[in-house]
Amino acid sequence: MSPLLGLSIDDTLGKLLMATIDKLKIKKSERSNASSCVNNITAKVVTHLKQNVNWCKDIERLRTGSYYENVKICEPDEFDVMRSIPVDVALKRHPNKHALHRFLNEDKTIQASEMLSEFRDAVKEAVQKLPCRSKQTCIKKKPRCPAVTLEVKMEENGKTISIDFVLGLKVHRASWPDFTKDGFKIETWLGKKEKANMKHRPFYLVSKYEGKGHTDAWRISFSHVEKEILKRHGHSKTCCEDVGYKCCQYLFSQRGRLQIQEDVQILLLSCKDHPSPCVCYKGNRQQVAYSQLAICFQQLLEDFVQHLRKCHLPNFFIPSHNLLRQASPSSCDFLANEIEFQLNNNFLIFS
DNA sequence: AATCGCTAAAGGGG
DNA sequence: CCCCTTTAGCGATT
Repeated sequence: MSPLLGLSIDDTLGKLLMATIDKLKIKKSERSNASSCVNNITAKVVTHLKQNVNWCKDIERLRTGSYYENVKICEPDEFDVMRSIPVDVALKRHPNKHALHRFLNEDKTIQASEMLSEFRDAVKEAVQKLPCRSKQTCIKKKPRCPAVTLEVKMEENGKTISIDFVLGLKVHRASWPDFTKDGFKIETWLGKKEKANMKHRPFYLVSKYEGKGHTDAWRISFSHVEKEILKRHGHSKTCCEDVGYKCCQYLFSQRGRLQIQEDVQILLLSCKDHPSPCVCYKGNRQQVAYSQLAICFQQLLEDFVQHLRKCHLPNFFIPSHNLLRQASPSSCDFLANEIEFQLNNNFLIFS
């Protein structure tokens, strides 16, 4: 596009969005500090678990969450680390020989609560064994949250970061459970081949508290697949995910009144329904990219507003599961109004 | 099970 | 726009 044509309103908006992204970037030094601290602690915790808990011998570290998806903004202060135990057919065939056999209920399901409390105790022990830093480290118990959360004050800059250890079971089977069959529609923008590839990945079961603590329950997790989609998305040069996601995240942190855990899903749903207008801003900062960036971002937010008005946002992998089921209509409307206000006022929030 | 080496991706400086 | 540094992630090796 020729510069003689001048700036349209979309170009201006695109530039504003780019500037906002730059502001939200994590500083390299902060990232370095935080990751060395987190990696140090997680490595020690995982060796302790391997050596001291018999059913944790094969435990694996799985980095999940926004930081490891490269969509964390502002500060590198939250890290999610899943500790996963591979579960294989051996458990079904020879339940008595498997290390997990004592957690089995009579109906062959696995007791979450018992495992979770052993897990929590073991992490506690590991943290107590940590050297000098231990004074700066404490375990937080958040109500109704199955993760073991560490809060660590860093020596370098005095900032506090939190590390969530989540207990998960890694299940490798021929296919994913039936209730996922209408979800995960990535064909429209990533293709069938990619979809088939990803369907071969295992899935994870993450412990959760149900009711007053003692009902055993597992929630299915596809965070590793989400991560892969976001990564591929960038490769395919059709992405708008960084700007869309970050800006949504930004709106949440500034104005959000909802507790939505899987906010990446908003992005995934929008990609599914509107794959075409997405244009990668990376490596192409020409004017044409700015206007398309703005269009793409507006589309994403309009999609989100529609979902909020209906109080209905299906889980990307499990369409029958509504992520907004616990949000009140008034809070959904509140957020929808806020977003519409920003849409109609050239994103005052970013200026 | 731990270590090494390689590559990709991102931040940042020039 | 290119080049350098750092981290993450994977696989091979021991």
